[in-house]
Amino acid sequence: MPTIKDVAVKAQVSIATVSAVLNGTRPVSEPTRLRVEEAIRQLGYQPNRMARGLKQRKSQMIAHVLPSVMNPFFPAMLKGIEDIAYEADYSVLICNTEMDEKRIRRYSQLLLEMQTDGVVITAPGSDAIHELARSLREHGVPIVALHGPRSMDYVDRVLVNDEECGYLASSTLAKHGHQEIGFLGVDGSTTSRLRYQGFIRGLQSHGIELYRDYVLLGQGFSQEEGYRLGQMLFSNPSSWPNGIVAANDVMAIGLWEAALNAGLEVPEDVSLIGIDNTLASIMRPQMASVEIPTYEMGRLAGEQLLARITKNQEGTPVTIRLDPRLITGHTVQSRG
Amino acid sequence: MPTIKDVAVKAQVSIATVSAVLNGTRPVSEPTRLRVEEAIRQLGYQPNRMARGLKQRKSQMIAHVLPSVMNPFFPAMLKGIEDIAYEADYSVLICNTEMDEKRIRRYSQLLLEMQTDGVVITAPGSDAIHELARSLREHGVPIVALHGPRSMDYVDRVLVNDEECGYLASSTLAKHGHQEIGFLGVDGSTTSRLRYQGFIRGLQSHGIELYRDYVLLGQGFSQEEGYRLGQMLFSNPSSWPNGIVAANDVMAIGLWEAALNAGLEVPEDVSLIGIDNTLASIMRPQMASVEIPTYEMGRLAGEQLLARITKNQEGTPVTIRLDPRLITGHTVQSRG
DNA sequence: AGCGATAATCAAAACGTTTACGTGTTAACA
DNA sequence: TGTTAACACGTAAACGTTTTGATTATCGCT
Repeated sequence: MPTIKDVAVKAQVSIATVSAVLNGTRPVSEPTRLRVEEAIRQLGYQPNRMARGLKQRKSQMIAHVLPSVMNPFFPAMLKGIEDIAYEADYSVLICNTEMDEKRIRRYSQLLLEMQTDGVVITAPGSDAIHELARSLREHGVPIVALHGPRSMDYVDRVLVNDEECGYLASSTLAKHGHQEIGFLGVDGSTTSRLRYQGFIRGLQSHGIELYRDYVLLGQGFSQEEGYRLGQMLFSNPSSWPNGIVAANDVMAIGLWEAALNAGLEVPEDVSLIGIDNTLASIMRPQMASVEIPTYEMGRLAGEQLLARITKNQEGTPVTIRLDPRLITGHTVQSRG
Repeated sequence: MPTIKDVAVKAQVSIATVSAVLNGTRPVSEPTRLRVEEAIRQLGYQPNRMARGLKQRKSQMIAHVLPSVMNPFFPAMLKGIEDIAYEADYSVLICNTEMDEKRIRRYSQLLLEMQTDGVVITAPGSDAIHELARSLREHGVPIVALHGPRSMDYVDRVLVNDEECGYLASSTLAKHGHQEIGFLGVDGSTTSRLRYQGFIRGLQSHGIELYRDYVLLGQGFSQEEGYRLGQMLFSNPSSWPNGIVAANDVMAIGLWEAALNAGLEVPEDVSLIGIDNTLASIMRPQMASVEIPTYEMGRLAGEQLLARITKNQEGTPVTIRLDPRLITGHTVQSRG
């Protein structure tokens, strides 16, 4: 690989001049600039980013810390970040935490060793995650919490209005005349709690009674949990809700299966609506859901991060909150 | 950030010694080693990877070049690669090509500038992709083609047996007594062609006639194309296949919708089977499909790449080919 | 005591950039 | 004609590592 020195020799100038034409950091006369550019072309020279990074204490890399790229909720966010990074000539490092404390700590180290210029954190709050954020901040690495822990209010955040998600879901069922409405959520999850609060507001604003027996919380946002909770919900053959909101699409699908296994037709016997639209609009028949603009959120997070990196290093943290959008599907049917 | 020099001062040794205990590149006496380790701990020292990389001409980074992480076929592969990389203390850079020539070329440059130690390419063959591979090879960067162009036989490859995918799909329909079997594929795609070949073999080995009118090729592996081709297939109300193989799950779902819109029941009127199982086993009712072990393929690609990087730089290219597996679902019903 | 061998450590030169500072040349002006 | 400002460019010192010879101390042996 040719170095800047080779270019300098070939163009009969000093390396400082080559650097100048490369970065435009100071004026270079037309003729020499052309000579240098020609030399660069002929040698196929490409600057070495490690050397540059060493000198400038920057890597031109940002990282995305997320639970797992295999979870269909995240790839669109990652893509949004990457698109922004690409335009600004940054690369994206990917860090799957798998919710594993050890793994988070290792990545925490790695990101510092790599001189990562900024980090987007998309992960539920945990000791390790907060420790990671603290450590990065201490070393001056900008952070954006993308759909991250609400408690991380000391950094920029990009969030969806989760409360509104729940509201849209339950009021949709309400508008279709459902009176007994259930909710499937996840215990200990802030996201689930917020969606539940919105769910309640939806009921109240339509004057609908809340049946506590129809609110079930499980251990995770998985299809299995959706199925398990669904079974519980339908175990009493004399009484079940005729409309159910699930805290996310994957749970809703598990729930759907439970309904089918209990001999119920969807939406004839029971209406279903999910949240997040990772899968709802792909399914056939299409499922009702509340779309979360994950790609757009990724872009915004990327933009905010780059702004911090290149512009106002300091400044009070901002919070960007996007609104969800209802997706009508074929799993909600009007009652009475 | 403390540097190796700070550690050296604190431990009262030279930086060379610190480096020695860090990397174990040569013996250090017990007492000094302990002093150095203590100094490292107290200062919270972390080596600077850019500096190390500059000196060693290595970055400890590998890249995954893929069409788009939003395509559900790829995240599992990426995850497999990342898992292997993580274990070996490598980081993964992500490069979405979007099938865009310009973007591929930019990434081609970037990967060299970054001193990427190795690259996994998961992308259909195109001029730009081959140019990228050539350029990387020229600079001694190991490459693994993961589900990549068949024509890239000059590098290590990890593939699924695509022909077998098609075979499994069509023989499943055959075994269920279908006689008029259709195929939805993609024009100009090697993957689609191989699956079609297997499809043909499946028909032949069951003594079933091929109806050319029931073989339709579209422009891409999308749901829209699946729907469009499906419409064409069902446009003649007097004659349509009673079993159809789609070249991937997403197309199969589009096809499914077309069938519903044409007033056909699945699987009562027409049986469907997809390929790749990105979505089939999530759907309700579950769709029949042929599973491709994408996560495992990603791991194998990662392993092979790291082996090239750290061990036998040279050596004749190897090809690893994995077998697909049938996923039974509720979209195939026996006939006659 | 003198010698060579061995082990432990150090000093300094790389790696390929950027950048602060210095130097020379030209043009403008009094 | 000298002084000064502007411009174009070069020199050399960083950045934080690894690595290649030295160098020193210790020991065994004659």
